[in-house]
Amino acid sequence: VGAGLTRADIVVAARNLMNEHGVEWLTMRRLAEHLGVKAGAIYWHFANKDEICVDVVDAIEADLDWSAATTGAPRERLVAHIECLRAHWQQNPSAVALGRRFRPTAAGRFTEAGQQLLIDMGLPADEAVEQWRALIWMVIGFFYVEDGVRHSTHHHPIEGEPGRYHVDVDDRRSLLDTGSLFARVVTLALDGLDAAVARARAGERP
Amino acid sequence: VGAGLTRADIVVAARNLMNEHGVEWLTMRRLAEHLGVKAGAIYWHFANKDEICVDVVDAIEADLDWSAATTGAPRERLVAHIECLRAHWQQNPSAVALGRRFRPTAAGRFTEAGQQLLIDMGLPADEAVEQWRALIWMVIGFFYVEDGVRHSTHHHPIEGEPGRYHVDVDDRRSLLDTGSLFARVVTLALDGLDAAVARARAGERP
DNA sequence: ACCTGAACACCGTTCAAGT
DNA sequence: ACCTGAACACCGTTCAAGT
Repeated sequence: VGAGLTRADIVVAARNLMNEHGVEWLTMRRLAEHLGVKAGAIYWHFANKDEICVDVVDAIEADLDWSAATTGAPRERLVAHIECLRAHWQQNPSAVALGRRFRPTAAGRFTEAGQQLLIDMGLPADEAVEQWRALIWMVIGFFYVEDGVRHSTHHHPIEGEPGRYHVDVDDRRSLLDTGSLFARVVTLALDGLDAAVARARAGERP
Repeated sequence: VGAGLTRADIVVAARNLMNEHGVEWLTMRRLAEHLGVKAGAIYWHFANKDEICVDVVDAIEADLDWSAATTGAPRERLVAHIECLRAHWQQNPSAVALGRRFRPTAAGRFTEAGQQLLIDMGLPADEAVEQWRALIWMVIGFFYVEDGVRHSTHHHPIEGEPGRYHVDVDDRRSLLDTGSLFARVVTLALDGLDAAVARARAGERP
């Protein structure tokens, strides 16, 4: 009876289920059950599970919108640019674990816009490419650590306060606020970029 | 018959096999086979696989040595401190993937020494704790991204040149050198820290 | 063309039974 | 006390067979 299932159906279901229950939760059989079909049926549309994950990563990436980051000084626009990425990954939690395997670093027009912002800040074009790479590795790396914390036995989420954790380590308990920590990381990086801009303006080659 | 196998034997074997073949390669049956035993036997010594991984992480962490980072100006010592961590994780590749699940952030005496270096640079003690956290999240995050790159289909390692990759993305090929990229990230972060120190000296509260 | 049913080779884990 | 053998409930994947 046929044609009830499309590639798009499978990708949409996989994306939603992963965002809701986590990447590890989703198996071929669960995905199939959700689609009202047997696991083998999916293999007529996709060669394997990885191929589905690649399409999910593509779909999530296509939804990334950074149009908010178009006003203010270059440094403020860059901060807004980065915060768009953070907001996007918070809305698509599975993108972190998925991207780690299938697209470890950002690319495409988001990267081009980011590099342009670094040029606007005063970096020469070739250095802007390198500094962007360093910046985005920091930011994406932060997301990976945050994702690890989410599954850690040492970190206990505080109910009602997303992004805040009690941390138990070496018999001491401390508090972790990933939101303010992220702001601190961005400040460190951008202050470092300001220094690089100052060096570039002074005509040095670091 | 009996007492041929100890917890230490299992942990040593697991650590070596993971460093050699990767974390995902190691299964209970392969571990057992390497120990000349059946998979069920391991469960007399450990409750489950995770418990072995925790011990492996502990064992690797115990080998971390940062005694090289004791000379020079505070900033140079901090750079050396961080590079000890990178060298250590390059010698124990499985620690990256393992630590991500079982110890996402650094702790213990390595952290205390790092915080002291920030105080030596001129930060007040409470801010040193926070800035250290930001710094270590950047550094560990970098390792996670690097580990993802190692398994990515877009990144092709250049033979004979560890840490260097050809990157294929959007029909363009570029070059990636994780060593120099790491140096750039550290420079960005430490320049940012210098700015924080300058603000602290000026008596501001950021 | 599209899907089912049943299998295959793997997992981690359990546990009676052996010694 | 320590280990084996055999099973259990799961994986991803394949593929003849159905319609």
